[in-house]
Amino acid sequence: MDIARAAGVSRTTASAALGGSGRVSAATRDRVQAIAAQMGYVPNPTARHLKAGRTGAIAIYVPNNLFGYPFYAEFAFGAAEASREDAFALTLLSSGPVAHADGIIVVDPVSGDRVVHELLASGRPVVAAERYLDPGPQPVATVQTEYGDAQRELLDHLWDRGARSVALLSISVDFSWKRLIEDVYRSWCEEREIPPSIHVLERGSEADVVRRDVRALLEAHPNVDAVAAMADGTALGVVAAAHDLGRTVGHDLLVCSSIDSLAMRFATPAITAMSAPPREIGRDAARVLLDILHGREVPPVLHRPKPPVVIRESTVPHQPATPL
Amino acid sequence: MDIARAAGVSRTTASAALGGSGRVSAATRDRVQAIAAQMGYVPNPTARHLKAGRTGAIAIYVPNNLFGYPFYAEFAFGAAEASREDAFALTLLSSGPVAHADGIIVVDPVSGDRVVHELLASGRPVVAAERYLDPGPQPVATVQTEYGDAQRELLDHLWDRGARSVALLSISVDFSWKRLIEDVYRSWCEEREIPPSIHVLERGSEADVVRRDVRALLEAHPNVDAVAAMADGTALGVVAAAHDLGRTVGHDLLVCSSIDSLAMRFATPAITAMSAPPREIGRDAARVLLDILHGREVPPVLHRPKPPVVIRESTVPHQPATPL
DNA sequence: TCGAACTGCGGGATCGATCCCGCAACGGCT
DNA sequence: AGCCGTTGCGGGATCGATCCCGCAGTTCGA
Repeated sequence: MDIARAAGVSRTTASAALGGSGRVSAATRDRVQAIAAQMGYVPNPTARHLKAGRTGAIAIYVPNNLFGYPFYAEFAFGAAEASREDAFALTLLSSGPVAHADGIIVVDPVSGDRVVHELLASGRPVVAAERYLDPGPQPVATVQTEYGDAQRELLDHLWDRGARSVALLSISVDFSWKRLIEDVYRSWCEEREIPPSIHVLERGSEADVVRRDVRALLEAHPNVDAVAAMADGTALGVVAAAHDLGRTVGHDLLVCSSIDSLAMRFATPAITAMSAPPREIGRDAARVLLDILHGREVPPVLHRPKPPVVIRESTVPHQPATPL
Repeated sequence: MDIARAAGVSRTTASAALGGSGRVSAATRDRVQAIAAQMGYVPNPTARHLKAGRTGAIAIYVPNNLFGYPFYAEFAFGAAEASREDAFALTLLSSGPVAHADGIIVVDPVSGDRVVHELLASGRPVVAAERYLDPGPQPVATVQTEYGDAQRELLDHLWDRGARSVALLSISVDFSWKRLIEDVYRSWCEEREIPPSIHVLERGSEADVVRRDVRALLEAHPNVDAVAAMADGTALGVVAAAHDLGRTVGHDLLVCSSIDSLAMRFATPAITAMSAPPREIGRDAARVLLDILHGREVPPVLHRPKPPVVIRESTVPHQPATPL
């Protein structure tokens, strides 16, 4: 600021001229602005944040073992874009609760995660993407996507394609999305008066484990004519198991996935999947948090519409995914 | 700090007691530390950074369209861990060069990327993961992984398995890794006295496009007995194309990938791949940058060893069938 | 015995920006 | 002419931590 003062006015006047506050004559304001622009003046964010009592950053926390999934990377990138628009930085949190940030986004908070608990207990505003399930301090806002509706659409689609015995491949990690998908599956089965069949795969199961487990499942229950896989990649294990048993995915075994990804699109056959827009969700979560930090009123829950379902050959064979 | 001064000493003494600098009696130091701990005193990082003239953050920049690949997310997470150990924050950069950071990590800098150029021109130290190819301002240090050696191992493996006509599926984005893999392929072909056959897939090609392109390739060159895919997921497109043409991957068509991922492990058959450790590489890149920021001397290039190659069924099938 | 050196501690400046408040000049109104 | 309100601008404090430097008090050697 001393630099701009070299233009003949005091720091106060220069600050007012650049910041728009205070009473400055138009002539002085323009002159100061011109000189500042010419000298390439950039206000020091650190000093600004010190004065304002903020840090100028929001942090994002992703459960450690989940970060490898593309969903979370895209989510983080969307949040970074939204932050930048508000001159905030997005800090990637790695396990430690010592977040030097004004607020925190918690993605898919896993039940029992101590870091999430500590972040919530730290007093700073926390926005959750998907519901936080534990008791104790709660997020100030939650962004919820209607995955349930999409899962129901997937199941209905399987039914329409003739499936009458649908097994669900669930996961062992306990968080809101997992419960939601399972609940939808259970009530869907109840409505159709078919017995639910949920099989939990251990977290981080490798391909051959999934393949073997699914093969055992299909051998034990030969009447299963469709498998709904939850975790990313698992559907490929189902394809492998079907291959082992001489069944043909898309014909005598339908497969769908609750997560879309490059792998689902590139698989043979390509896998019908729920295709959530992680970037948009990340943007929304960040915007909600920034609104809170700016003192704007936000609803406790932001509902996002049902993500689209993409039909592919694993449920409707011999039909190109997209026109050539 | 006023809080600790409420313990009977001046801010100076308190600061010295907590920070270890200055001359303080052991008794005073212990007393101040006890009171600070009891009151839960946490120094304000913003004020500290203002005084020190730093920001306390390093930024990471990933080419926009590449962020969806798990490699980069894991890389960023590794960098975040290393940063935290040095009490630095890791800021995710989204396209804008306005990085409020003390230094920047640039991952796989793409030739011609304006953001990378601006970051380099901004005067702050930049560490590149893989070489920066453009003229002009250069990174102060580069972290290089010996992908070339691993690619050679992949090609040698194909040769050992009997492949004599290996096609390379390259990508259109121009960065160091792409050039390295192509160069290794070319010189490998030269040594073996076989004509190189490089096919470039457009960036972000969807599954069906890759499938169609590879099908056309295999139809035009029926003698191709192995395909080395570079981009993540592309190998699955090769599997699909082979399926279309009635060829059996692992038997009369070998397939490998220069990127390992969940999709490669879960594919049927599983794909032989180069398996780089992104988390470690990210850690190393961050550490090099932090060393530079701390004024420590670092070599201009940090060489990381050859990443491992994982052999899977796409080149060594479990059940021997018709040999090549 | 007196100066020098050293110890323990505090005053005030500093980093860079913001902002409250006060001062001078000027114009309008009675 | 005197008073008050408005305009334009600057002084100094402030955010929280660090650090140079100086001031007492003590010890020790000459």
